[in-house]
Amino acid sequence: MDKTFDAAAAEPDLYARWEASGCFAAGANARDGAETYCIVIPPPNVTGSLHIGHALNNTLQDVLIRWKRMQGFDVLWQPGQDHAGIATQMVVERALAAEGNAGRREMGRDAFVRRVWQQKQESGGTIIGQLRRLGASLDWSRNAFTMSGAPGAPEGEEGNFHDAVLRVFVELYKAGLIYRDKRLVNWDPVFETAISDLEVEQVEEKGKLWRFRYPLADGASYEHPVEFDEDGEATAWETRDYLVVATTRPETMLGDTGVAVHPEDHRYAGLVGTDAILPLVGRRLKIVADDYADPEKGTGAVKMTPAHDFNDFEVGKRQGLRSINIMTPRAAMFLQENADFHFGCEPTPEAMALEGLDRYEARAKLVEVAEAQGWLDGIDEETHVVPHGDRSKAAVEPYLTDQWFVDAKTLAKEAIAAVREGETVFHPKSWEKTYFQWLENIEPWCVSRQLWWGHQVPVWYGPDGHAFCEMTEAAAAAAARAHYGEDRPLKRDEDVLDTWFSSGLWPMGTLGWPGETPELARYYPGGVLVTGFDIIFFWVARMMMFGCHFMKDEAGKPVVPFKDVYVHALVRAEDGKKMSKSVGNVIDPLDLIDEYGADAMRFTLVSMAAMGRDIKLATSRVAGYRNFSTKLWNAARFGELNECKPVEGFDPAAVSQPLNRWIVGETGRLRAAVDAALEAYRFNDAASALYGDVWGVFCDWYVELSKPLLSGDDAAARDETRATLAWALDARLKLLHPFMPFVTEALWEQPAARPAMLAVTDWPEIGP
RNA sequence: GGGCGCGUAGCUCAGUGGGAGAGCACUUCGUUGACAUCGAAGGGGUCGCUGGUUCAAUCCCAGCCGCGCCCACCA
Repeated sequence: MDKTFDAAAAEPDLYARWEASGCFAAGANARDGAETYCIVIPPPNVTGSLHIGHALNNTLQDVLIRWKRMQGFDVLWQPGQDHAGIATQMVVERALAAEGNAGRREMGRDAFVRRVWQQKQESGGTIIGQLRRLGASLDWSRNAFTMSGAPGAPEGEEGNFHDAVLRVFVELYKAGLIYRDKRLVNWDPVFETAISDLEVEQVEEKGKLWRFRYPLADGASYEHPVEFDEDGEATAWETRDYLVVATTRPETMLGDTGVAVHPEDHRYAGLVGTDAILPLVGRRLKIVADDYADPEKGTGAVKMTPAHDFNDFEVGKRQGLRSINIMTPRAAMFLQENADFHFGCEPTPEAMALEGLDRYEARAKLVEVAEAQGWLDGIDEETHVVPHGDRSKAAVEPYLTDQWFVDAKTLAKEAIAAVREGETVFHPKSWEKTYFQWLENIEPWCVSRQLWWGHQVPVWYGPDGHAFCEMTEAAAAAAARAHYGEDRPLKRDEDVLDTWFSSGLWPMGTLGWPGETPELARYYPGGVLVTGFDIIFFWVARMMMFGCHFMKDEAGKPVVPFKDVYVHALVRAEDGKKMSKSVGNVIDPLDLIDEYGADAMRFTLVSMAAMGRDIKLATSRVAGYRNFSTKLWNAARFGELNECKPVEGFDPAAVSQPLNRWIVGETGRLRAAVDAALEAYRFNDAASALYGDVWGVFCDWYVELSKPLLSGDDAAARDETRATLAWALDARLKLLHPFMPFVTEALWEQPAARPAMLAVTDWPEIGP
């Protein structure tokens, strides 16, 4: 044996042999009548590459899967990738631009989608190769994709996922749980699509609060308090023929249709029911009393732009204010051809000059005009939080459009109950609170996206706009014929669905649903879902909602998609910052693997996977655990040099030397400690038990104290010690294998030819 | 505003109602017999602060200080 393990050279070869031997196939090493144990991988984006978070997530899953596999369970670790609608579309659009090719609009929808499929087929294998490098023992023969079977999918991309998505959409539509509605949504003006609330990030920004004077209509005026005594009572007033409103977004003023004041705000009480006039536009703005207006904020009078503000939209509905959209999908001013904008008023040339300007240019221009014309009352500096699209990083625009919504409130009920009743348990349990809090306050889920890469909404419209939601165009045509009494031309809805709509079906869809497959019957529900907390809402909650709604037992009771949810920490840079390319503090797991070996990196991540919120990764630890694997290697080398070979029929209970009896007991204790830790998802406890035993017990004491016996004159003691050492080492290779699969597998082959690879041998049964 | 987490050695982090720990870094010594990717020995911490419960608190409780995250708020 060499003095060290050459991880870089050995690991890929070991992985190839595992795969070739069928070690990772569903049910490999399962005992007769074994219970099933299934984990579905959180599907990485198909164009993505392995980052350190994936490395942690998949290492933990692999530890559990290899452990259960060795224990003789019927194990399935289901692999696959997510089509990642908006992210992938973005990647391809950037690639097109970088290559100097025509953009997606010039290409047209069909050609663009073909191009994305091509990208998927070219780069989709990248992450699979990287997961192999990590040692992840997924059953690759079952690799799934969230867009499989979609129309236009090239050869080799067949599958059931598109059917699953259509089935869910159509059934929910017919049950009234999916509906179309015109309401304000978060609009991403870069991708020109609606996004869900979850895809919006609040970003604190320095900004300004502008105060504008809106003249009162019909020559009206009122007395505004300007001086106050110690009790806050007004002592002086001034006569004003205007109302001051404050705004952080001047550009929206062209869409104003009212001004709200609080019903008990005596300053403005006399104005309620009268009108103000919108500068530049001349539109009459109803002054309404509404609880939403906060007398303490701004000037207490708040301009109402129902088409461009979520709160204003609600007030507008209550108070009967019109909603006037003044922006294009790219958030430029839309005025000239906008009949709503012109309705009942005559905008000035200054207003019309804003036509086509970007929202921020329009803002600057408006403030300029306000100042020049004397209706700018003042400016305050302020920081406020501004919602941004999580992909485009652009400020999202509340935008009034027709979109498809899922009645999440109804679906949430069973998903909440399942966790309340313990059908699914979170580890650590504290995450259940987060889960409940979100689901109990859930808003309708906007699932339509104005993108091209994704599952197209299965709805066709008749000439009068009547919607027919069916699995196929033919079925929609038949439904239309029944509705109209004759054939009518139908037009399909252009929208695609939110990526999370399909990934929410992952546990069912990967097992063949809506088909009634043997795998679905066998492996659903899964044993545990291993995930980071950042996608509890995006993904876990959606899988719970869909799983509970569509999977029922004979009694009609919801069957949850997984029994346990293990929520692990997020990996951060050593300084605690989020790893990001722009900051340049990204640690590439593949670099760590190249330098220290996959085993060392895996062991590091596992040893730090305590149930906290985040892990600050120190690379020095990786080196430390690489040394640990070398230590193990050399203990085996010691065994080889001393002719310690496994003895057929060796009975650990029968050894007589005190030293050997002692290590047998320690081995049992170690096995129990590892099992107990993994049962409780205390990965770091398992890792430290193994580390402490192998280094501090087996090497420091047992190996040292075995030397006199191995070189002594007592042949019986020598032989027993040789056999015991070989046995004790084998037990440690097995116990370490889920954590450090490569070096343990390599050592497993060393002393003797073995009938089976370590990955599919049995877990030690020795007790303490 | 609502919720959650963290604060232990120089750094990155475990941990427990009774003895304060690991890796890395540091100091000294040790290289023909498993291992220098090593071994032996060692220095270094009032376990954020204050109060309470307890025979006993780093751990449990309350408050405070500091840091961070999630959700809600574009007047």
